[in-house]
Amino acid sequence: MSNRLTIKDIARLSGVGKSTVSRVLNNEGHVSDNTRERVLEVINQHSFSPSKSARAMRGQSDKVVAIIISRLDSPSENQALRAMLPLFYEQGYDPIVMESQFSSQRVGEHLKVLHQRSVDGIVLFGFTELDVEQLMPWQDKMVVMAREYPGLSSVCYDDAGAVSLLLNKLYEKGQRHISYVGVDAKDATTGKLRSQSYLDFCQQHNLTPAIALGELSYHSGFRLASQVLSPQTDAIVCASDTIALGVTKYLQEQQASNVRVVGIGNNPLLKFLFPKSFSIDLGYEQAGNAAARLLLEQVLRSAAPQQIIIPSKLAD
Amino acid sequence: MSNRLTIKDIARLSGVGKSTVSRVLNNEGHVSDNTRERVLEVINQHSFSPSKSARAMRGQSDKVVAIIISRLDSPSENQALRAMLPLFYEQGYDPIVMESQFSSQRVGEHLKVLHQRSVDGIVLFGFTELDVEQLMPWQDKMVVMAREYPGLSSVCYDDAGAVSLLLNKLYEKGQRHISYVGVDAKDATTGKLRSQSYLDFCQQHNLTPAIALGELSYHSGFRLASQVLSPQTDAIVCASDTIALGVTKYLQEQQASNVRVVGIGNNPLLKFLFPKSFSIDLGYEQAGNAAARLLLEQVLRSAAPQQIIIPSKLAD
DNA sequence: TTGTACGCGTTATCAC
DNA sequence: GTGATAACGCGTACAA
Repeated sequence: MSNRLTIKDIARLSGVGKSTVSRVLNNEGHVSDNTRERVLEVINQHSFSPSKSARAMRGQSDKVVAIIISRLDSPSENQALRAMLPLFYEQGYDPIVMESQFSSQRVGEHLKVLHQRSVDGIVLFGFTELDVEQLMPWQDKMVVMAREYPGLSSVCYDDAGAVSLLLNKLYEKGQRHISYVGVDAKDATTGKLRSQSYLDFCQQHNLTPAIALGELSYHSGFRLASQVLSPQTDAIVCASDTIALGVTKYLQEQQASNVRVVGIGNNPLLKFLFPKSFSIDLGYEQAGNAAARLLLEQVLRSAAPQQIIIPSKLAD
Repeated sequence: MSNRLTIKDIARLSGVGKSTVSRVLNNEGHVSDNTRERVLEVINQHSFSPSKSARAMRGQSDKVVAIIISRLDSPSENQALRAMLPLFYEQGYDPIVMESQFSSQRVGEHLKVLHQRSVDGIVLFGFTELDVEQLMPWQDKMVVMAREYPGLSSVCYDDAGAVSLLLNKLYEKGQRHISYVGVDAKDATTGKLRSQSYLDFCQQHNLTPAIALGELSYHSGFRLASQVLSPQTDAIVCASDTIALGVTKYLQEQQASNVRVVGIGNNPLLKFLFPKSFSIDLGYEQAGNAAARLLLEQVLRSAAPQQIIIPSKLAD
């Protein structure tokens, strides 16, 4: 079982010293092509690979990063996560994935474990109840997604911009009675930012707002739709595509087929089921990409913390 | 930056030898309550935690497992993955997550990396094109999901059982013209097994089969629905809830509201949008649970490989 | 160009 | 009950 060869074995088998093998492994110069070849031969023959733990202990990094996601089954976070993985692989970093399930305490537990493993960096998906204090020790090796905290790197979405993009589009099309179904303001981004943007727009354009706030689920959308639907309503903006699905179902039952529903998230299912709807791409993929890049910059080149905002755009 | 304390520092700070600190850390006996307390004090005060790399090198395992998932955004795999994570955390194992994207070659690359890191075990989500040969070196520290290979541990779903469960239920309700929309037979489980089960049932009950096979997407379901819909059709069984969504949309457009659509996967959205439909719970969560347990058994107690089949059940 | 000796942080084996 | 000391596999000054 534990018959893993060591650098010493390779040295013996190829008739050189350990250090020469080490040099070959790390592609250092100062080793004759002759011996280099011989050593590589033996290495490949036994498919030897140096122990990461030993390397890590010798002062090098372990080449491990962690990604603390809120919920793996959230389509938005999922997309962002999928986008960062390849970048980490590419740089030889192995990603440990952990779920916080929106529990600040669980984040704390995870951080403790990760400290013990001395991971090189962390991408953390932020959420409302998150206690920022416990993040400070990681300051220079952490990137936070979807929330902005002073002193910490972050990659955020343009929540306000997304909503105004939707509203402008509807306004262009001549809609003047636009309602909004969103998320409670205790959620800072999906909740407060987006609904505030709606209210601002209404004020600017002299529209009468009709707003209802609840949870981030289609059930909530379905339930709240009735509250914002009046005979004149010609469009409903939803804080997310999930909510939009619920709203659309309600409209369908009410035979209100002339109301246009739009959402945020670019969920292809919404477009498929209800072709008249449209949606905003918040840039999850781009965000994942940016986060990975940012973290690697910080870890590899000890770059300074940076805050990035991903621009929203109308989905095709 | 690299101001991590070591066991030596703790020893010095609490006026004892390194060995004693080690004993305290590992909850060994043979240490007076007095000193134990003193050492713990210092440990907590500096929130010290021993280096995993050093421990790993000292012969212990690194306490890392890997999970190679096909696609993170597959709801089924996602659910299974979410179910295993807590079990690994609980046992002190940190999970590295990798995506294969149904590429056997990518699996190979991942395995190479994981070998280098000498991970303790691997959960691998199987797929059609997967080359089994490359898995053999991992034989005793691997669990394969959704596919069965000789000599390897596996956790599988009861594909055939799921379909016959659906069909029986429909048959009970008096339906006699039941069509099937599924996945191409080149996919062994979701494709072949499920459609074969449908054909078997039809033969046993003297029903005329109407079957169409394509891809695992709602677009495919939408496209194929027309091929299996006749005036007498009173139900359509779908190989997955995703397909069912596509089929239902087609029926809706055709005003064929008297056809009952059923699927597999227990996707809550299907039930929400189309309350008359029902679905099968393949037991993703239970499967993830079983896989994690199985792997831990093998790794911790070097248990023998085992093949598990998760029973399907009608969703609520 | 190559080999030797030492140290990284931890645990195991001894002595005391 | 406790403390030295030797390993574990690797990188790296330094010597040859």
